[in-house]
Amino acid sequence: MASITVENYLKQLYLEQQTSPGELVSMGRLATAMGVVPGTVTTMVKALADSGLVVYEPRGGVKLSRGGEQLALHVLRRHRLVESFLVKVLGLDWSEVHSEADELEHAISDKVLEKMDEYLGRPSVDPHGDPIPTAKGKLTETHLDSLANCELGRSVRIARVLDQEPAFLQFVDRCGLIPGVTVKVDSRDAQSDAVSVRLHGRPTVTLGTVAAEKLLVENL
Amino acid sequence: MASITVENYLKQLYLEQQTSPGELVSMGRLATAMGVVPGTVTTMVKALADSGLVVYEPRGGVKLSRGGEQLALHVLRRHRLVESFLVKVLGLDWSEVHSEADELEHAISDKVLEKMDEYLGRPSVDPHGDPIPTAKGKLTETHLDSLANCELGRSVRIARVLDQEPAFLQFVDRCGLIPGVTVKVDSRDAQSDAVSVRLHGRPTVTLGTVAAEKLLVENL
DNA sequence: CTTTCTATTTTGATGACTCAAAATATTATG
DNA sequence: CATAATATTTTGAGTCATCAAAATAGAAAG
Repeated sequence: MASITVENYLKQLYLEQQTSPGELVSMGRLATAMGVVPGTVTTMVKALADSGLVVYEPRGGVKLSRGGEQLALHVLRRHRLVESFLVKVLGLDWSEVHSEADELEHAISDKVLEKMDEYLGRPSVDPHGDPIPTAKGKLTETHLDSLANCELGRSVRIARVLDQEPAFLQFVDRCGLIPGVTVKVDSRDAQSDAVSVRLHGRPTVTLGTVAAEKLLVENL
Repeated sequence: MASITVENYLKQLYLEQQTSPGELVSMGRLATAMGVVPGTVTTMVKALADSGLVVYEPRGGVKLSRGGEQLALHVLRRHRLVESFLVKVLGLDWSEVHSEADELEHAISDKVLEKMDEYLGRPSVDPHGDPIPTAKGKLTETHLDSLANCELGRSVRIARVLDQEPAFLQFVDRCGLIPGVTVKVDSRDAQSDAVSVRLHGRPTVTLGTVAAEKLLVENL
């Protein structure tokens, strides 16, 4: 059985791989993401490579093996189903469930997970719009535009929020840019780095590009 | 923050103290309960004593300090509320929730626990009839007779099952001696070590004394 | 009382995971 | 290309929880 630490490394490595597909993940990046010093990551990654969970290129970087990816997806499934459960069933605020799920994802058995999945009606995305891997470890990441690059003036629906920081999610909540809501990008200005977003029955919101990039949308 | 291991030692020590109130718990007993060798317990108990969580008498035994007891009760509250939640909300079998709760009890935050408690309607006992400590760490253990010593012929209600082994719980389930059910002890025989229990609309069950002692009852 | 038995404690070691800081490789820069 | 800057790896050490096995204390039995 993979330890909690191993599960966390694999999950994080999976997430890092997502943000730059194809490339190996550098030790430094993984160290920052895991909140440990680089030397620790080198040691750990070598151990993971010995267990066949990752492929390690010294001085090059690391990526998940097929087995490691399956394990990572299983952890991610637990994480995202737990988040959904906490929001939908227990009524926790979506801005606080991420850290809760970080703990629970290592303690939930397959049996309990299956019951939760059933109870929730087998959702395909979690409260942030992140897709939930299937029990068999299949995850379909669909490409989505963001508020920073979608077509101007077109009606789009907020589909996913890429930043799980409570402060950011609370901000998103306050201005109503939550998943499911339909909006239109009024204008963008490269110089002022600003994106102006119009919502139904709510004040128009102006975001910086960095924030706009974190809000993914679907065309309607 | 107490580690998972520390939480487990404190919880187990609490349970051992319950079964022989007043006495110190021996190292050997705690070792057996924890599934480790005695030397490990000595080391661990000394560390717990240094943190002020237990009072340790070398060669005498160990007991919880007030602080250790509060922590133990908090763990026990999590354990028992989780068990209740798994049975009542997720529909798991009561015979399998004990081991699930052993994992989850270390991963549940106060916030989630409070939501679960609310969702369940603030139960006072778990599915096995074990009392649930309050959020403030108060636990009222009421004295109950068992099927091995309650009054003959009197109607009593099964209130608590002291053995959490899946096999025993499944047996209890099969013959219908689950908490809430009203029964009568027909007869006892010291020589054959047998207790005969009559149920409404079910075959009469004959138990050995050891099993009968595990089934606590309330007078009606 | 001595001896014997049993429980407990001590000692030395191990496996995971981590850090600090020195050593080394790689990349970029003048 | 030599040097400076940066990333990575190595080394040595520490913590936590554990075990095996030797040493010791206490209780029971003769």
